Amino acid sequence: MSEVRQFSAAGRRVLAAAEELFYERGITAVGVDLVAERSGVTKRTLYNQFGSKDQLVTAYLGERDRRWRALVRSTVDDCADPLDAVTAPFEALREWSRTSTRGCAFVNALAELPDPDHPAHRVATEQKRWLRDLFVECATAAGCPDPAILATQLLVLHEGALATQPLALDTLSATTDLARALVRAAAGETG
Amino acid sequence: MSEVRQFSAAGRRVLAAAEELFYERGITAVGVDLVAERSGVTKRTLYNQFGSKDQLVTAYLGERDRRWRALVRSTVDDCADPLDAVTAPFEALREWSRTSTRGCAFVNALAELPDPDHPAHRVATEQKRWLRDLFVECATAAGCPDPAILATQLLVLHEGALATQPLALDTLSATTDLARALVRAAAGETG
DNA sequence: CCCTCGGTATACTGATCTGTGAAGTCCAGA
DNA sequence: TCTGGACTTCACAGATCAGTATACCGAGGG
Repeated sequence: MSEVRQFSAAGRRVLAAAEELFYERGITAVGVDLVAERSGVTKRTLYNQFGSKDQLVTAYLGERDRRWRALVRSTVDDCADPLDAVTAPFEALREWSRTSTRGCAFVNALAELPDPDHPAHRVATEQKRWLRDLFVECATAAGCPDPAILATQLLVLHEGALATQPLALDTLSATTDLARALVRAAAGETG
Repeated sequence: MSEVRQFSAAGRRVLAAAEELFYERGITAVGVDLVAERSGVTKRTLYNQFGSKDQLVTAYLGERDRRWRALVRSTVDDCADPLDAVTAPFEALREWSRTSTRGCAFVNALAELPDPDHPAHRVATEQKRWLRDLFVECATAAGCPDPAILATQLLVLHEGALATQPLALDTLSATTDLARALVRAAAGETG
């Protein structure tokens, strides 16, 4: 679903501009005219490629989700120690935060799009479930007992660090330390 | 600052309508015409009372912050055991979530108002600092060592539970359990 | 009695929003 | 050389946005 390849060169420029503008300024506050102008494309082309603003928003979130999952997956896969792999998403978050300093694009999107039938809700929920399932998978591989509860707690820590990011309270290090301690404690109970 | 008393009866009706509409539907998506109509007041009266939409938004956030702090403060004060007091804000969150199911109004507001000079940023940052300071205060009273780090971790847990709330992943119980375990472990190290 | 004050009612300005219509340009491939 | 498709250009519709202007109304107080 929603491969990048389905878009033309102009369509990809539109998507790139939409990613930056929607994330930095908010979805409702950014009009299609601005996205078209910023990507050097006419509004007609934008509508020919995406059909509507809602579909462009959905494509923006889908593309961002794809990039983020690729980063997390590769960070996890690079870990030799299965214990490190469990908290690898927090390392990925540190890297991700170098360019994204306005919190979670999906949480932000849900704040602006209250209609629960909007496709953005499905994308957002699926992303968080994916991360929780990844935590379960890694915790199981590391031999942690009760991986489901641990995974939920790690997810909350991850989302908390992400949500407090725009407030400049410097929470990521303390959060990562806590996540590591939790995993070590859980694995230590049995191993 | 921003006392409720400074508003007339019509002004308070406007503020009540604004609270509900801005939180449920988003700030940018809700126009002043709708707020005026919903509160049974003319747009002229709304502008006489609040001056501009930005100031109405600021009043909305300030009022919501006031109500939330009162709930948290009273929940903390009701605790006989100082150890329970540290995690009392999580009990308050459970109560708060009975009526607020769309996440943190301040995080949501920041998502829509990217201008860092907007007063909403000050209100949001002050609120989170206030909670962190409350955690520090309670953790110190409970005899926890290193209350600053513990407070940051509890803040992240709190914000994570709040941020994942609209995703219906049922995270609050596991988060509260973890917070209690953290506090007990910290206090147990010295006590 | 009259005057002020908070509110109502209604109409308006000028800007901006999403989305469409119609005609013209450019270029690759048959 | 012709054709088809992607793109541009420009104009426009219809709605909605924040905010203002003008006139009116009723109650309370001097």
